[in-house]
Amino acid sequence: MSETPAEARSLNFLEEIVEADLKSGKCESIHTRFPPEPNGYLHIGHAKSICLNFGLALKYAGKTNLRFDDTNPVKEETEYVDSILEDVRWLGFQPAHIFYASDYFEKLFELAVRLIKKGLAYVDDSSSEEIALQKGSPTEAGVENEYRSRSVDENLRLFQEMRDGRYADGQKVLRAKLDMSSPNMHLRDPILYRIKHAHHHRTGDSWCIYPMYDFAHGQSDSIEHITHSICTLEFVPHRPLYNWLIEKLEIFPSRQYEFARLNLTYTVMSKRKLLQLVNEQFVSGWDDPRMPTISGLRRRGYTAESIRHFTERIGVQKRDNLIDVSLLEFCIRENLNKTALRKMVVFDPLKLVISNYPDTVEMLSSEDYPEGAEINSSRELPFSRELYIEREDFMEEPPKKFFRLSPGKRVRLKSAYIIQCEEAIKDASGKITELRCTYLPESKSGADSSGLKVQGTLHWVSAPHAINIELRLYDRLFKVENPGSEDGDFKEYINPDSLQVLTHAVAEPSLRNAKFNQGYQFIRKAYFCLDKDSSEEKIIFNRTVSLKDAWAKEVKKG
RNA sequence: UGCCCGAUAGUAUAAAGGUAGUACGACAGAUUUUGAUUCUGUUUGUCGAGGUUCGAAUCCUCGUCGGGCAACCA
Repeated sequence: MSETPAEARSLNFLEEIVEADLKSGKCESIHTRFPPEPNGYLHIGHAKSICLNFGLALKYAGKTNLRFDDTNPVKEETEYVDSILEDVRWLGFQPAHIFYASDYFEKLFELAVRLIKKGLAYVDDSSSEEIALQKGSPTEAGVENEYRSRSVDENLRLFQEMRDGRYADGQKVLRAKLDMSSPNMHLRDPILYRIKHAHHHRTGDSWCIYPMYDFAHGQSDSIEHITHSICTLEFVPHRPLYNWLIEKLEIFPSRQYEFARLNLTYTVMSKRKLLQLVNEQFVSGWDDPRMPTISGLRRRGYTAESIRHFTERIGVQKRDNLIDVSLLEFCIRENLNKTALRKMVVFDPLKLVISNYPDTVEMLSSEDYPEGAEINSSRELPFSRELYIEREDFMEEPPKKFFRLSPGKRVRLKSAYIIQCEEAIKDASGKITELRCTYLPESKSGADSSGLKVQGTLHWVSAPHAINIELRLYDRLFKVENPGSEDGDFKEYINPDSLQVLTHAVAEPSLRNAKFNQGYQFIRKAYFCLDKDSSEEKIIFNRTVSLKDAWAKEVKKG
């Protein structure tokens, strides 16, 4: 595919920065990084960051590291590290290196010592409450305390003692000596190190002091020679500190750039909230198919390609945004339309008997992909006298434009024959239990000499050959577009009908051999994928996304 | 109300002082053995007021609105 000049000029602001830096010689090649804290599962917002960081490096022949920002031992777990590794790879990216901030604890300690020696950091004995108080407020300057004037030697000794475990949690911290009256709160002598006698998932008990984000992130970037450190907007106020530390430490000058995080309608996108949904069991886990996590989307049937494509389409900017989830749905439909195997599944079966069809079984061929698809294959389907069709595909008194079955009307059974409805059998309560139809032998699919045109085509399953499957139909997790911005607890806005389980669906027999990592389209209904809960005895499918439904819209209009 | 970031159709995103374009959505139609897909068409936009300029979405000023910042979290 060749790009037109117009497209080539349409770069996002990060690409513009990179091109300018490459052109000016500010850097020879670019080096980015994706730096998650392993305190939760990755979500689609992280996918945006991943695609951005890896995408930039791919486009400009650079490198991208995966770095775990594991500086807070009480929140981080190996389970999360493993899931992040899996999700990044699944998305299709190969990190140049995999690092951990904890790899740098010793170096970071040395850097802190360097800062103390320059008289730019001091050990503070104040409690966290006192420090908060002394910090002032956005409109009031902070005040300097007595510890701020400690000598370099005393600071050096005290910091070493902190490391040696001589103090309890909270007793002392190391702070940068900056400006207690700065209008930027982050510059009011930020804490660099705190004492935590906690077990770290990688370094175990060898450390009892841990660097804060501001004294780990930029320094790790610098150690890895990251040229473009791309993060989200909430870190903008940290940038002056990021640069100050690099300057004073005289280390590799990584530069930070910020973009707006992704927000999606009808979901929440913060690890804190997602963790609540998991812990309070509003969902079955991090990989519940309703979750916006990468593992949830994967289980739901989203492909990595569709997610990558989605992140390209939403673009990247510095303004806050709320992306319509219909764009994500468009991306997966677009992808699955090309790759999903077509199958026939009846969600809500209604028996249909073809009275003039012999008591035999006929094998009929049906295409696996739609006409015009790159792949072209077909499968054999058993057809017999007794079938199931969708209950909603029959109406005794049809409204206008109802192209399906009703008494006396004709429809085609997909890949089979044209049938005509003769009679609806009801039980004592008036519920329809069975349809009696006749078929036109000369209307066989592919060899139709009947000359008849019908308006509707229905999917069906041969009753004696049908297999029972469970269908899990997912809907949006929240009832409102932006649950995070509503008043009160976001959990009040959870959609109580976000999961509907159909246990009596029937499917064509080929679905007994359904595979994981294969998309299926249950024709006229929706895209599905096999769920991990599936077994030989119980075959379970997750609805990825429904097909667009013009008839449903028509009905809604009334 | 101190500092910082931002504002282009319903939602996103282009236009680098020179025709406001694209995608999704919505709506209408054509094709269709999936009411899917595909195709065609329609719809709606530069936050406001000044200024600079032959010319402003773009530059300047003042507003307005939205978001972020006062964790020993990242």
